[in-house]
Amino acid sequence: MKTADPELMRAINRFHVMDAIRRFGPISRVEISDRTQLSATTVSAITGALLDDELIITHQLGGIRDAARGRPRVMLELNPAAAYVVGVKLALDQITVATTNFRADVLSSLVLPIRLQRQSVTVIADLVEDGIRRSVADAGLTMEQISGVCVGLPGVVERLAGVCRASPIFGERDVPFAAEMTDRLGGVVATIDSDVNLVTLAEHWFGQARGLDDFLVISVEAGLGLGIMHNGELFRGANGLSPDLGDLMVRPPTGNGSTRLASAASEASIVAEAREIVAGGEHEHAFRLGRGLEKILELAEAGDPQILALLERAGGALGFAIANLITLFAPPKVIMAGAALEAGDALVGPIRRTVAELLPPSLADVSDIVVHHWQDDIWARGAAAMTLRDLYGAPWNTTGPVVHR
Amino acid sequence: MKTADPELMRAINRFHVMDAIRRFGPISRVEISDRTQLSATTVSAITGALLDDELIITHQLGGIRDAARGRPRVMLELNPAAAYVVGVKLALDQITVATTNFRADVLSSLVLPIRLQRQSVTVIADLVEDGIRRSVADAGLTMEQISGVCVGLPGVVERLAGVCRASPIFGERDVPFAAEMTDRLGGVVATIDSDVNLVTLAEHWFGQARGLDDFLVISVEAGLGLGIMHNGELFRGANGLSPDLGDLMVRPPTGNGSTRLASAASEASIVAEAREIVAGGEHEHAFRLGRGLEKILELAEAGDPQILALLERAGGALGFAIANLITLFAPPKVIMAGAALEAGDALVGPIRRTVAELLPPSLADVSDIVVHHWQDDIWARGAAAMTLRDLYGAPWNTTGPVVHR
DNA sequence: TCGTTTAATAAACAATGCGGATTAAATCTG
DNA sequence: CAGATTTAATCCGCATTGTTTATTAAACGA
Repeated sequence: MKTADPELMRAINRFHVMDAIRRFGPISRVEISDRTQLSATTVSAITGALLDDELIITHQLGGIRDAARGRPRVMLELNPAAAYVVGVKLALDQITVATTNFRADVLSSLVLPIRLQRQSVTVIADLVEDGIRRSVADAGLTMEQISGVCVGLPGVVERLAGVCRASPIFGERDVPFAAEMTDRLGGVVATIDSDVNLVTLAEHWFGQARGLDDFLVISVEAGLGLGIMHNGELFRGANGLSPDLGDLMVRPPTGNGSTRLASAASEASIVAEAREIVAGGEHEHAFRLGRGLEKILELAEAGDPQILALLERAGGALGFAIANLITLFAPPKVIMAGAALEAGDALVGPIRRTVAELLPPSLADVSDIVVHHWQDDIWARGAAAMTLRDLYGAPWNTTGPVVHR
Repeated sequence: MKTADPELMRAINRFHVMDAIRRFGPISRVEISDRTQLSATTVSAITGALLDDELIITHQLGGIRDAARGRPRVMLELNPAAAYVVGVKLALDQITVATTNFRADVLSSLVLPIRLQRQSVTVIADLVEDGIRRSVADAGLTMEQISGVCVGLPGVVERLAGVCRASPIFGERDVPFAAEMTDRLGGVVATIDSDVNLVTLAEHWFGQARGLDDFLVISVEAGLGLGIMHNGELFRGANGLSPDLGDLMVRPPTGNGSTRLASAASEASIVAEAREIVAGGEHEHAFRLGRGLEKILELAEAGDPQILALLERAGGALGFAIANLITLFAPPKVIMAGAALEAGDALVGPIRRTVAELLPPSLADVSDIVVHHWQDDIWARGAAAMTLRDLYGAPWNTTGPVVHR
């Protein structure tokens, strides 16, 4: 916590005003005053400055007026053109890039379906750079207009340092990918973060967790990700390290050895196991074509007992981990997502059952577990939100300016 | 986060000054200015107010003077008599009560060796009330001089609500114990918290984690407790719920069923298992007398293979949980304590080995695991610290005033 | 057209932190 | 031993901030 001076005071209140406008805009000054508990005068002063800086604009159409009397309220909203940011998501099999405006509206997006697994950092950076430049151009912008870039990727990421400690994407460890990208983009600051953190922020800003200050996000993709919103702030481990759900253990080392959750319930592990099940059979072809997951969902739908048992096992492992997370964090909501969860109840059922079974009675009803089918662009919006938050400037946190050394 | 006004500004800075005096006192105004980055003028103004309020006192002996020139520094320190608080710790087999001054020095303490397990809430409250009144009298004080009481107990505690959601102490759930005690003490506000949270705060203020902003505390007692310090703040789940380490699962529900950590590695479970091992043998007597743990340590020392295997299993389960916690929180330090850990390497060895084995490579070296042998009064000092923190008033957090409804 | 009502701003005020000048209290020096 | 020197602490004036109270702005209704 920093010491307080008038400047910090203003920064805090400006953030609150910005946050109210982002969340509820178009919104009038009086309503901001109501919501933030700031005096009308202060709101006037702050919005005046924000208007001068062109971070917000007036929205002259008063819209619906409750009381038809009196001077009409002037509605304020974020100026979409105040800044533009680029969000990038790296996955094992594709790169997604999107350019958004100051409201996190997606202006242009593109998907590069490229297997990154065996590529060097340089090659990946090349691809990302090209994608960014292309997306920016598609949006009708130049790089000079871009205020920031945020790259989300699976694994353990130390955001403040801009270093990816470990990721299925990179062969190496401790990759200073943020600095790498910043160098390439010529003046545009790039940051990196865990992909789940991006989507967690997106859920908080736009998604199922709007206004919810405590929740968990669990993504089941090629890898497994965990995002934690706690007290309205993204929770990170010490040093800003993002946890990796796949690194959790779901079995003690006694008996038949320990199992990392990633090798029990990730999309990759499920597909690999299913492939063994169907080996030599009529369905093997689909797996060769990389359409294994779809085939699994199809077989589950058809009631294939081996596949159902497989999903049961995976769901059990996931449920085990989720129960422990609920025990630790007691979140009112747990949001799950990932293509594998589309298998109806075949995977989600065992998860819910296991959680219900393993949760201590005192926590039985605290958490609402929901499945959210994400649009592809939610990652990009999350990346945008992450960058925009820096521009808004939440001053009290260590979210502060990112410094590459 | 509250909105900022000059009053909050002052509250924040006053807290920083108080914190510096608490941590480094006796300390001069210039040094406070150095450490807090506040201007000398501001420090002077704030310390002036604190002196007026008699929260701090001057310590005229300048002590060692580095530079023998110039006007000597006036040292400041907390006024021990500024406030008195009582800390209480409830365990299954005893009640510990201690009265401390504003510096968390223990003035008087007493231990009531009573089995609480089968007692009603009313009986327990009676005992606690008597203990408090007695300890206060022993310290030469009256109840009117007591600024606050904090009761620590194992289990899931919702501090802000003052409700114990679940605890081995109480048969019932959702016990509003804070309100119960506040009513009895006639005007003195009582709060409750997880016992591990108290000791975690104590470690932060006085113990092995002074100045460390991220660490975990794991207590192996009758039950298992987990305390989390994150970013210098005690971490609580949503709604201020303390997690309970014993509720973590350490085995998936496949095969031979799931296991709660409490039933694999708590002192109670270890003793119970050992008792079965020695059943009918020469050592059974010790267990009857409630000296089972001592006998276990003795047998482990002597190399009893069955006991060693038992401790190996328990250590494995604990190590499993700790590895997962490190994966989630990446704390630089993990502090463990509890009588069972005194068994030299018989228990700690397996823990360390399991953690090393299960931790992902990227987190292999982040955490330093230490064993701390707590004095009995550290709980009480933690309870005092918890209450004193409210008196100091960290203004930005939800640590705010506790309200019973 | 003028009064009413509500929104937004202006003016006056109080609290705060800060920088520079000033005072306080010790030692050093000749 | 008296004045110079050095360091600590405080005083004074200033800039910034938020709030309260009063004033202006902009609509509608009669």
